[in-house]
Amino acid sequence: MVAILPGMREPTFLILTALAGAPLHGYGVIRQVAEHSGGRVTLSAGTLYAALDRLTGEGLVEASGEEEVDGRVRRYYRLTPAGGAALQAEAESLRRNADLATRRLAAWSPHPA
Amino acid sequence: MVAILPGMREPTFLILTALAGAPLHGYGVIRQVAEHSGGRVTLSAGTLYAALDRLTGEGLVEASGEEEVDGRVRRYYRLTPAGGAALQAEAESLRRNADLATRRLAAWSPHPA
DNA sequence: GGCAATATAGCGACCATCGACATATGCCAC
DNA sequence: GTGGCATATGTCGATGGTCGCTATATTGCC
Repeated sequence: MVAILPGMREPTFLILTALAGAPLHGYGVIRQVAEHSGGRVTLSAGTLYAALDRLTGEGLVEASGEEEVDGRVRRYYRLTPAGGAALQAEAESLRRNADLATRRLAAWSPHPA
Repeated sequence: MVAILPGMREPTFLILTALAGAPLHGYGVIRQVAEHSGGRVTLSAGTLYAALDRLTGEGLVEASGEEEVDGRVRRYYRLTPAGGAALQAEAESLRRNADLATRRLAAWSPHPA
């Protein structure tokens, strides 16, 4: 299997992370991401719905039924097995990169001259 | 100080990481990044030199002298204090994101099809 | 009556990255 | 002795994910 998303961007990563745990509808994802990041990342609607379409097309996310609440339609999405695998692979890649940077920074002196 | 680069992309992150430790010239950065990532990431020249210009303009990287080796000019770059701080902040962000995803994936069952 | 929150979606613009190209030197094989 | 590869720097056009703005509709609060 090819790594479909090398260099996944942060918003995409956080969307997949939000869907790992329980299916959510679009607006729920936005709130979840904001909560997870402590308000640091606020997904715009454009980013979110475009990403959900793209990820659905890539098979990392799939529709999980609709629901009508107070006259508003909710479209639910959930991670596919491929989506879970992609998220895990990306998480490991991030951790490796973070550890590498931290290790090198530890031995780094700001302007040695 | 403001976090200049929220949502830094992977190539940019790896360039800064390569420069944390010792000043390098462009081509040296390309080799270092390839080595660090085990060949997973091979920076194209376009990405590298554009990024160095951009990062220099943002004050995260600075020129560190030139050298002529075998008739070929080497332009060295090094991390600025601001660059080190930005890299560290980004590394911590990556680790938080990776940990969050891993935690949620642990409690996730790939839907029983 | 207006404004915020909920909920979905399209559209134009931005910009980091990529791939291809350009240029030049040193070295090794054929 | 020429063709190819590694070294070394850079430009340029295309791609594509994200952002900001806009549109639409309902509920609830002041």
